[in-house]
Amino acid sequence: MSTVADDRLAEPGLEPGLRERKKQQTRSAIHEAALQLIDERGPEATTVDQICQAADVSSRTFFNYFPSKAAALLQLPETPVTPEARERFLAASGGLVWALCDVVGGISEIGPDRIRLKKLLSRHPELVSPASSMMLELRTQFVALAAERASSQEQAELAVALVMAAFGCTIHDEGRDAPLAARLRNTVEQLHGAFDEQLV
Amino acid sequence: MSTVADDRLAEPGLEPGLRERKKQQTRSAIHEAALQLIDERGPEATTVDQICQAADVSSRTFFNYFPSKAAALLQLPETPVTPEARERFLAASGGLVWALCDVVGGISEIGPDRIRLKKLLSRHPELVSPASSMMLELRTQFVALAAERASSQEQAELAVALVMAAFGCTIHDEGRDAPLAARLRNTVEQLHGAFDEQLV
DNA sequence: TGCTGTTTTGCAGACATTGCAATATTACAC
DNA sequence: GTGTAATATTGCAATGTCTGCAAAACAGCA
Repeated sequence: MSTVADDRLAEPGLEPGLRERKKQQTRSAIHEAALQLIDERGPEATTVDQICQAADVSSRTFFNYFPSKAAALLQLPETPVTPEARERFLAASGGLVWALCDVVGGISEIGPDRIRLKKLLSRHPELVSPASSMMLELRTQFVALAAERASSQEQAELAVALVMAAFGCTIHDEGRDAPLAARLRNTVEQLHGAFDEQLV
Repeated sequence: MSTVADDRLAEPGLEPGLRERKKQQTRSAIHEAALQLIDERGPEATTVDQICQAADVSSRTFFNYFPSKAAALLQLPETPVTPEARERFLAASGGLVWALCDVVGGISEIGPDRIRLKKLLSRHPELVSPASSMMLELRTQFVALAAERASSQEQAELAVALVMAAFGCTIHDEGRDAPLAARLRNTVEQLHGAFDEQLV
């Protein structure tokens, strides 16, 4: 969904051309600037123009790369269900929910500044809502994927709901630098355990 | 949180004065107009100004009553955990999650146009994200309430996550005019059942 | 009727976001 | 190298949401 057309040199194992390299560079510059400024001043107090200035791009370019301020900060993939992820999902031996944890967890395996983001989120709770909002937009993709292994649409929805609930928890639980997928699985187990105690 | 100062005549059993009546009237007019117009034209195609014109108020007044377009449409209470709801919650005999379903479900017992809203949501999926977003803002209130009965903060978070997940499902399940609380409980049970099948 | 507190409104302005057209830059063929 | 097509960056104008502020309209009450 990136507005900037994908360079064909991007896909194969070929070394990316100058063009592609510059694009990654720009994208990264914007993201870095957003991360830095929002960290210092908070999300509301940081304007897109300030980020652009720091990243040395025009505000128009900013919106060529990201659809919103929050998107620039979080950098969620527009299409989390890559063909490879799908392969792994379909081939996974465990249960549906289990496999989903891996796919959903995969969105943040990029790992470099995920920790910074985590801290940002706990320092600025106003960001939780936009972040979850963006996750929600991916929901339908996850449901579609889940449906490929579920025995019914209902099941697919339930499984995704479960994992999204776990995601909601991991967003709130402070600390923990374990990979997201692992945390998700852990939380799902806790949710399972919850049924044996509070409910009746 | 309404910007419009609360009239002291609003609380007790006294008949509200003209002032209070007008306020309710205005609020309702705005909500109705939003409901109607957004239903016809869709959320993006409907501007605040159009709603104001239909409700016959200035746009400034609109924002005195509601913090956003979505808020005017959904009319979620700013404080869903009323003293009475809290009483009932603390006194409820069932499990924590169970009791939470009632509280969370309570936010929409106003019932008149909840059905219209439901249809709106399925007709315009773009609304799901804002709606969930607004629910999220209430999350901390629910967690705080849950913590009063939970044996740990963790438990409170898990319980709320479960109910919010159920809420996410009920938003998506078409049809059904049963009260929200009942649907929530139902979905929670389904989630419970899910553990005995897909997981391992 | 006149005083007081509340609500409504208009206005100006900040900020996010989009469409469009001009400009600059890269890739590639000759 | 030069030229051309493709693509990226930018500027500009416009729309729409939302806020602060001060003036005007209005209800409650003496």
